[in-house]
Amino acid sequence: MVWGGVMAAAWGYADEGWRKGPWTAEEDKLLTEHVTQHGEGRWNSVSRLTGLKRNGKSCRLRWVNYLRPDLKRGQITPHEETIILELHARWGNRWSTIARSLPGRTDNEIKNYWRTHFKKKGTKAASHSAEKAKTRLLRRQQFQQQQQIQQQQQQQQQYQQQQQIFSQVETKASTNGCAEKTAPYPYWPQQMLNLPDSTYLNVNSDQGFFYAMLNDNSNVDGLVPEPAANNESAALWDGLWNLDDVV
DNA sequence: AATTTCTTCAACCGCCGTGAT
DNA sequence: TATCACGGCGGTTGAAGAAAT
Repeated sequence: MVWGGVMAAAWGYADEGWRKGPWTAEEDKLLTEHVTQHGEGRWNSVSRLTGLKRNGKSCRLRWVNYLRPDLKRGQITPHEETIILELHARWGNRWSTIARSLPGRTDNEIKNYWRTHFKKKGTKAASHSAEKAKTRLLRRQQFQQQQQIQQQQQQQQQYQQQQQIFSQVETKASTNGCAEKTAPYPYWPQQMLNLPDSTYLNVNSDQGFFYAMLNDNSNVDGLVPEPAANNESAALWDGLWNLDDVV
């Protein structure tokens, strides 16, 4: 490879002959073609198959942080910043976890952003922002708990009412000799019963609420079975999101 | 205009968890 | 069970450009 020789002269090779330093357009092209053909993974075989003088780790990092087609370029938006603050308050320096809630952003990007905009300053402002985020998080958790309790109470009532109706129907049915097939969890709202399990479970997964919120193609209402469905609750919810003057 | 300082971010390093043998 | 290879993660570094002096 011609470029390899040129680059060797320019950058030199580190241990085991692996090239280090900034990637060239040629290297990017080779790696992109490789991933397009073979998919992600098996990074250690990339050098053998493409002739790249990069180790597996370097290839993976370059792809994940720079070449992936779904990466979002440009500055972190205020909305994204809010989410970073919220999630950092919750997860700490678990950048990859935080990144899963920000589609198109990498853990490296978020880590850098945090360091340059918050941690590095080490000022009152930085800790103040973090504190505010924590407070918002706690308030939302309380709000969710209240909603859950209310929901459970309502469901309990519905269930009791249904039981009364069922018992009446069954009494009649048994007298007529026919049996009705019922839902496995009669106290579940119909919305939930209609959702696939994977969708519903996703609410609590790493790539859950915030991912859905930011992903225009996803159905947030479907993923988050509360506030959005109710105008009054939605207003409260929005209020919590915009609650910047706390602490 | 030249130099210094600051900011940003791509890339590297070392550690750890996991799966295969 | 022990060992090894690999992938992923978080911390850190250093080059390059911007801003300040």
